[in-house]
Amino acid sequence: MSSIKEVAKHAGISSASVSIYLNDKSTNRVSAETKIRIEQAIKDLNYYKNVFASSLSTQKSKLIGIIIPTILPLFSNDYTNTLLSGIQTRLSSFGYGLLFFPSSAQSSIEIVKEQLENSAGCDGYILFSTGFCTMKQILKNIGELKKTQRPFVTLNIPQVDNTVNQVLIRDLDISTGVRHLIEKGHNNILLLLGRAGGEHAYFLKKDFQQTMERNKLDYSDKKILYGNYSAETAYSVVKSAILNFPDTTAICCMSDIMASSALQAVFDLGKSVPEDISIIGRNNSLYSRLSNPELSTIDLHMHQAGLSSANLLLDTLSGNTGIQKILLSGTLIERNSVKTLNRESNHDS
Amino acid sequence: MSSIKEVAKHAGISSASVSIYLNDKSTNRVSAETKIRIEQAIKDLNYYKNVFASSLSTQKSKLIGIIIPTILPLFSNDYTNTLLSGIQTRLSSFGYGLLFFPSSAQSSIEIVKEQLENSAGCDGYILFSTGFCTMKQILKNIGELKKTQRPFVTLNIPQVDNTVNQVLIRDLDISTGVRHLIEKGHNNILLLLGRAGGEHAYFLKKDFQQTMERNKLDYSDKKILYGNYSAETAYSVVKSAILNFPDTTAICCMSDIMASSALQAVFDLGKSVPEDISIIGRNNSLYSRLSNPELSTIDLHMHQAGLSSANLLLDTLSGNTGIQKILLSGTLIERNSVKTLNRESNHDS
DNA sequence: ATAAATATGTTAAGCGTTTAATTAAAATAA
DNA sequence: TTATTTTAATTAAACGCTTAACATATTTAT
Repeated sequence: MSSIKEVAKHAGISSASVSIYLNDKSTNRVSAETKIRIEQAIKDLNYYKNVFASSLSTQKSKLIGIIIPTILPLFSNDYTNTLLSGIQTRLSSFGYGLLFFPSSAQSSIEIVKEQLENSAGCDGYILFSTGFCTMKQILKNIGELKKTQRPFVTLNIPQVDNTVNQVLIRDLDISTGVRHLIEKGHNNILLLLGRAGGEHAYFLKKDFQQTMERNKLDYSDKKILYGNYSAETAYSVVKSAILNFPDTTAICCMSDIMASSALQAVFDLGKSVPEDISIIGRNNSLYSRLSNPELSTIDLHMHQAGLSSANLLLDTLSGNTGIQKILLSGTLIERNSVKTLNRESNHDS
Repeated sequence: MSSIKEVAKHAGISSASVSIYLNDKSTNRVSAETKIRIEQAIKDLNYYKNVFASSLSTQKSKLIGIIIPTILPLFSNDYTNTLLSGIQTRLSSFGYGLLFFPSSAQSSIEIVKEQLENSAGCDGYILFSTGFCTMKQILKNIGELKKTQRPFVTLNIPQVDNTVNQVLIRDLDISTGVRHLIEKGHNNILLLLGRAGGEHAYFLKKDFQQTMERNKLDYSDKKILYGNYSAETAYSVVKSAILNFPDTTAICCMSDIMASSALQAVFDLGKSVPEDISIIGRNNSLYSRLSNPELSTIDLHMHQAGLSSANLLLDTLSGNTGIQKILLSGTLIERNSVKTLNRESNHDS
């Protein structure tokens, strides 16, 4: 690895000139001929600028740390990937790179701590929340982020106090799906959530209960299923739930993947969608469009959420010290997996 | 941001001691009481180690640069995400983080160049290939990587010479699907590829042609479709192809997503799968399992490929200077989207 | 009692850039 | 001609951390 000094020596000038040129190729502090000699030297020596030395010197790294408190492999979750995709799109166009730190810890808090430990020097952070996090952990993680004294924004985390930049997709948006089903005449609804214990699941469950009770419909904990975000678990959980609750007319799912699996389970039970049972997904992902029948779903605007969080961070990075909260709402996408029920007959169907 | 010096001062010792302790908490060059004082100081000052200063000093960053020559948003491609997931799993467990550099360029070569420009200091790189790359570009990109003098491995790139560590999934594995269809009695096969122009598509197409001709079956360029890796394009392209070639008995697809779309197109034409038309996908992704009928597909072992590339890099990083080539082959997953045809009757079906 | 070993520190140089301050030569103005 | 400005460079300190080399006090061995 050749350094700027070697480039300078090779070009017969001082390293300061090389640095000045490299940071502004149209500078007039370096003559035209010298520029040519520098370029030649860079080529001859295969010089690449050391990002660490440069970051250390300028106290700016043009790198954003992405903190995702999960013990699962990264890049394997549909939601997260869509968010990341939005984030990267925006940050990249402003010249920022993304940094993912390793962690071997097993708990949300330890993961965040470990990732932060060697991360000072990033220009900012984006903190995700995942189904693993309880509210207590989320708050602790935010506290940890605050300690770094760097700008950060939280993404898809249940709403927290107003001292933190946050982008959130209303957790309550499971209710959009539930309300849609109720409007269509369903009153025997199964709720298929991800992992029990996390704050997300807790919120969604509470919201479901409220929505059901507000509509004077039966609510029972037993009608809340946990599919663990996986197709397999969702499949088997739905299958046995339908056998347990043969009156079920609809399933409201927390993710399109689980909705797709639910659909398979219903089929394999010899029933059809939406004739016998209606299904609604969540996320408007490709899964919902590619299933048969195509799934009605709630578009969570994850890509937009990613863009927004990047924008928010960029804004803060450029000196805006105000705290912002960006709230995105899901929108219902009606397709072919929900049947309109005759209110009178739905107990007999 | 507090520095190690401030921590040292606060603890009443020299920064060397702090550094020594931080890099080995069980060191015996620092007394037990001093360790406690250091910990206290770190807490009091919210100290985090500056990754750049540390990397600069040790000449090791524990960071791997991921180079993906695409102009599309990162994290939006199913293949790539699965590869990344494998890479991250392995690298993280060895304490390595991932670095994604920004780039605003529009061509494969410029993208790689730009990303490398400010990346010196990474311990190593993993270079992806994408549907955008022609062989020429790939070779150029590899040349660019070589110049960095850092260990790197190429992933999913058409086989190159033996001076480069490479992990590849045999490009020819479209033939596994084609052969399967032929064995099942199909001889009127449509090939659905991604993007025209890239090396991947070129290889797959050539291989298809060879396989068809070796089996003495009609081959025509017109039966090669380009779905642009997208569900929408695949759908419309398949729809019109089936109208053009009503004798079609099977479609071999380069990706599960496009296969899923092909399935929809077939349905929407009033035909059914596999009764009228057989479909085979590629990647054994969730899409193939969640479609109805479930898609036969080729498992490309993308996650394993990611793991392997990480292993290979780790191996090189730990001093192994030998060049390795890891070749993974796809394996056929038979599900319910391929029908066995009676060879005599397949022209009349 | 002396020498050797151990325990616990510290000093200072170096990693590769950047940049404020400075210099020197050349060009222009007075 | 001399003073001023412009152009094109250089010098040297700083960024925060690591580490080889050195220092000193305390234990242990002889």
